[in-house]
Order: sequence, then structure tokens, then C-alpha cells
Amino acid sequence: MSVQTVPDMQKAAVILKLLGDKTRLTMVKLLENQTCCVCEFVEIFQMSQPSISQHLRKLRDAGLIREERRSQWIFYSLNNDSEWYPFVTSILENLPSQEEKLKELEKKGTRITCC
Amino acid sequence: MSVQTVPDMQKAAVILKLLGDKTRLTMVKLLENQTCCVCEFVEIFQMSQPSISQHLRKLRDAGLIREERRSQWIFYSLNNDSEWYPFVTSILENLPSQEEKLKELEKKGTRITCC
DNA sequence: TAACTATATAACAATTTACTTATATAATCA
DNA sequence: TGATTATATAAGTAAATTGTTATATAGTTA
Repeated sequence: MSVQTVPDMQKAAVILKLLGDKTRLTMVKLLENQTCCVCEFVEIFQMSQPSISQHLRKLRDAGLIREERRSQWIFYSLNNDSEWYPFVTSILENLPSQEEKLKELEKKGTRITCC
Repeated sequence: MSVQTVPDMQKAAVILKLLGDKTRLTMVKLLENQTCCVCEFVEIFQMSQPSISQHLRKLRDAGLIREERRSQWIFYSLNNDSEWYPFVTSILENLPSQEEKLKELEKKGTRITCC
């Protein structure tokens, strides 16, 4: 059994389609180096909370991200155990950093950093 | 002006969505090292000719592939002048070769190699 | 415990997507 | 030139997608 599994085209297409949405792509790029909670995404994207939750659910269902409850917040992070993690990070590498979006939250004082 | 332009997220998402379809992803992977015509794709994917043409059109409209007429056939190839070419090939690198699909055509004698 | 905050889910509507069939165009061949 | 082959495009349809609003759930706080 090989350590490096070759992704099959069908599944690769599913992953690419998931990343083929500006909101989800930016989310995943943000999670490349950070952990974020739902309410931060809501503020960053200026979208309704259900819409954000639904995007996160799709990413979670595919195993690309994982959630972790910390008191009232649920934090999401990139799932580095996913068989798709190397594929996804190789794509993210080519995208511009989205850190300034988090910097703005910090300036406004709405960045959540609990525990 | 930098040679290496940083892709913006909106456009990157559009490209990823285009690749997020099994048929189109396989087409682009095939075109990584080959040139193929429409009728070859029709046979490989066992899909209707209009459906194949429509997929190719989307890829062409985005500038990812280009077409070239050679007598009655129209051959498609990856457009290495596209600003997205490096991005796309970096994704294709991680996907399994689809060459065996062309090998089958050669066996059946339906591979088009004109001019 | 009641009110509040963060999040998820359900139900629905508008839009987009990916096919289909029918038809048009362009090149070749008899 | 008429028939054939390769391809594109148009129109229509079913399914998928992405947002919305309403509501449920779970934790926190007064």
C-alpha cells in the first residue's frame, strides 16, 4: 500500500468544485495558517450566519476542515489528516494571503481569541 | 510590472469551478501533454457531441485551452500563454495520468492524427 | 432559571449548471 | 454539386447550488 495515494479524478473534481466558490476558497485560505470561528467568517464575508454555516458544512462533510468547540464558539481549522490535505495546500500556495481580513477584525476588536 | 502575477481570489475560484467537473478536469489533464479533437473526446467520454463542445467552450472562454482547425477537425490544446497556465499545471501535476484513455483509442484505431 | 449569544438546520426561492434534441455551419469527398 | 463528416450553437429541461428567513439547539451569564 502506497503512502502517497493518487487522487482519483472523480473525487479530485469534487474537491475542486468545493474550492470553486470565492467564499469557500477564501475560508480555506484563511484556515491555512489560522483557526477561525463562525462569527468571524460572518463578519469577514458580510454574509448571513446560515450561509456561512452551510459553506463550512460542505467543507467539513468533505473532510477538508474540522470543527472544535471551545465554550460557546466553534472553531474551524484545516484538517491535515485529510487525504486531500497535500492537494489542497498545493493549491492554496498559489493564492494571495488573506491575512489582512483578520487584521481588520483585530483592529475592530472583533477577533475571537478564547482559551 | 511583475512577471509572476498573483491570482485574485475571485478569478481563481472561477478557474477552480471550471476544473471542478470530472469531464472538464479529465479533458484538461489529457491536454496537458497532448492535443485532442472533439470527436476523440466524444468517444473517450461516451457523451453527446454537443455536450463535449459545450464543455470545451467553457474552457476556451476562460482562456485555458485554445483551438486550432486542421482540415475538418478542430484540435484543442492547453493554452500556455494563459496567465492561469502555471496555476492549472500545478494542479494537474497532482492528478493521475489519463493517457490510457488515448491508448485505447489508438488500439481501436480511432485516434485522429492528421497533418 | 430566564435571557442572551453562537451555531446548526430546515424549508424555500432564484440562479446556475449540465445535459438533451434540433439545427446551422464548414470542410471533405464522390 | 450533393452527400457526408466534424463541429458549434440554440432552446429547453431537470437537477444542483446558493442564498434567504424561520426555527432549533447548546452554552453562557445575570
